[in-house]
Amino acid sequence: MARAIEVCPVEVAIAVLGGAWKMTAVKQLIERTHRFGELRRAVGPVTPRVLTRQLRELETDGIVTRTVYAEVPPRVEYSLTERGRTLEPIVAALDAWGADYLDADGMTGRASGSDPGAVGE
Amino acid sequence: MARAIEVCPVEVAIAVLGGAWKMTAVKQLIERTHRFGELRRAVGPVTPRVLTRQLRELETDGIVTRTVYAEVPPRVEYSLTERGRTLEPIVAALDAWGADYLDADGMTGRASGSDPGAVGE
DNA sequence: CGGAATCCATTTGGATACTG
DNA sequence: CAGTATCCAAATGGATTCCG
Repeated sequence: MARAIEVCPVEVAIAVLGGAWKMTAVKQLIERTHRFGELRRAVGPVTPRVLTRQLRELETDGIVTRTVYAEVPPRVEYSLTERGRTLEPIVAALDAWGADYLDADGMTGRASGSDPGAVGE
Repeated sequence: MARAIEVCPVEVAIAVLGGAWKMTAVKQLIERTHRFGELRRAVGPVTPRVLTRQLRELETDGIVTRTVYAEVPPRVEYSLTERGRTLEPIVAALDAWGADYLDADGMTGRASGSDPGAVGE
């Protein structure tokens, strides 16, 4: 969607946040720092390979920080950057909108399932 | 990203809004109803095939309405539904965040280009 | 005018197995 | 523990051409 990015700022936001599990990861990191395996369990049934890539992209985009501790067993912690923190209200809004969307679900039948969770819980 | 959707509401929002040009189209429709060609020009260098698909998906998801006028030459108008209207603040927030992201650009080098446009302009 | 049809390249997410 | 390597399937975006 490179072409769209050069035309409209909203597409930039979507480009940065639009991956599978990305927003869920950010949502978890809003609450507190997580280490990899911990974050993985919190996010859902995501494979390590995929989660790693999402996190690396978020890191590249300046949303999360990756801290490696030279210990054994290895420990890697992920946390939000200042820029990542600016996503808080957006994540909350999207989360609420998504929940409402699922809730009001009387529609054509995309999306189903439920999760009453909210950001500030 | 079907798996993620069943776990977290924010992913639902991303799933609905995450296509190329989708948010840009919604952003245009917030201001007023557009007919196809008009919307196409307003959105950017998008091919009819792609824009049509994006709009159909938004229609399926209850975000936009497609009205066909039995005239010649044919006229098709797109507008936001009530549910689509609830995206206004989110679009505005994403737009502002994206613009700020581009603006503060001291980053690694994804996204470049500019567009000072905002929703309420 | 507003698409639909066809075809194609890339990107994306995922399963599985292995490693420092 | 926190990945990486390899391979794969599906979805996504796009170019081009044609139609009612």
